[in-house]
Amino acid sequence: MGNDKNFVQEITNRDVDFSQWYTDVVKKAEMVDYSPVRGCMIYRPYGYALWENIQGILDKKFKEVGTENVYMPMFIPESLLQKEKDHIEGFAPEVAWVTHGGSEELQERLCIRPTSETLFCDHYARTVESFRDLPKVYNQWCSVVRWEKTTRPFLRTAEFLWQEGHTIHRDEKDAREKTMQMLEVYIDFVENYLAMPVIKGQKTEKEKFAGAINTYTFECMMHDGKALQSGTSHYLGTGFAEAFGIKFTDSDNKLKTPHQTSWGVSARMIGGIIMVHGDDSGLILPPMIAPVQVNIIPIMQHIDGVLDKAKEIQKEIRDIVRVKLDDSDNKPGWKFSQSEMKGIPLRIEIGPKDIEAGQVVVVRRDTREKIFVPISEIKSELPRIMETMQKDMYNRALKHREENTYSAQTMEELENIMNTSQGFVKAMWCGGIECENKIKENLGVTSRCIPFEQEKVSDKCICCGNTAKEMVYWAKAY
RNA sequence: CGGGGUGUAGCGUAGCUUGGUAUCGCGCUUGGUUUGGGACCAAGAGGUCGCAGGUUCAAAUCCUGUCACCCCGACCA
Repeated sequence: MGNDKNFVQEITNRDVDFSQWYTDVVKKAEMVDYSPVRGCMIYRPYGYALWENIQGILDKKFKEVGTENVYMPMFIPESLLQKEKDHIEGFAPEVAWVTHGGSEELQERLCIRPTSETLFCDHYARTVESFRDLPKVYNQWCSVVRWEKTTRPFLRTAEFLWQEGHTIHRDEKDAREKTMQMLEVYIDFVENYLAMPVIKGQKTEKEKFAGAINTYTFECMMHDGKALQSGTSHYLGTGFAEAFGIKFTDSDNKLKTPHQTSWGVSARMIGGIIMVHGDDSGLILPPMIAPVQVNIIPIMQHIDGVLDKAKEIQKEIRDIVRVKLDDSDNKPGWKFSQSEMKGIPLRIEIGPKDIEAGQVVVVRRDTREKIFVPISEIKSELPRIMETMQKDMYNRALKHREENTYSAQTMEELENIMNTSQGFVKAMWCGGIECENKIKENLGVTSRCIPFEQEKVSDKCICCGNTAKEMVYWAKAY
């Protein structure tokens, strides 16, 4: 950008202070406001619209694979939360408690759900009797509360919006298949709709979900090289079922314990979209997910016919794209900047000169490329341009990740990489938690995942030098 | 929760050392001129100086406490 006037001065330069840039963008793009409650945020219409789009698309995909939506209470009695040992140990430090109803102290205090495994299990214990009752593939859209120490809009808030899927199956095979199926549903969504390339793999023992046998994850690289865990899918085995006494009679008339899964993504993904795609002029939203895909900006709208023509175009294309017409009395330059701050994928400029030429000017948000489109061809051109932009955004993010992914064979190498540039580092690991802890303590990087696509960087564990079991992605994370 | 920083109009700020009429810019309102990358002129509105105590004739300013937010760690989706 630099020497032209396309630079918006109101936000911090992205490469100077990434965190401040992020904070500036979420506020200036009118996505969020801070709230009177510590650690909680207000979703303004533009931010919430993005969440609604995410919800709408994912919900459809969930239902395509047989998911049914339910709604559980937001309170969990303490005794219920206590039932699964690993689970409560994982969440106890960050749950919020309700101790009073009116002025009377409750007999048993209630926690505000940090996640709802326990409620689903309690329900399953009462509704599952026969193999004919299985599987149950339930999901709920809700918010959960985790009393985080420090918070940032979308990335970490005390209350956050998410969906949590909870399923229960006849056997391990069925449950494991569901675990992987949902992981793939997520990845399809993130890559094809959010234009964010992912590394998919398995979490280490240390990083897995409290109470799970296996946790599968997909990790995305943000523009500053840090990782964002964007969603997880867990195979829970029979641990919860045993703790909650869930049993069913199988076709062989034997009493058996069912296998479970859970999976979730949160509004944190919105933070990912911002940090993967945004630039110094603000947000850049992938067309597939953008609340407004096309912003029509009339030029010299006071001149007879300009506004009419703009409205006519709006009317013509509103069946194929989400379109807005900015007929406010701001100057065009102001509208351009505003449109860019909000990351609207395409803007259409239409003024007297265009009307005379029978065309409009279409400008891509990501490249600022100007495309002159005959009015008669708008309907066919807009989807084509958006499709190209969507692909370009994905490829740009992929290129960025590849350019910032390194391999290391020794701790010195790893240290050098982390000192000079942030990014993902591929390194071999023995599988021991001691090495994992040591790397985290010494370098501040955590194991992001054991990727499904393995590479042999060397034979030995980067930390202890013993025979390596697998290759792991290491990075600083949000 | 540890370390650092900041709180003055919607936003950004001056004033604080050395106590005494609340500063400027943007934005907002009205009218006019403008309109292809954040226009201009004129008039106007807007403040319990984060909050609570204390010192003082007098506190944005000094003292104590507290809260919120931001950054860096630790924890997490």
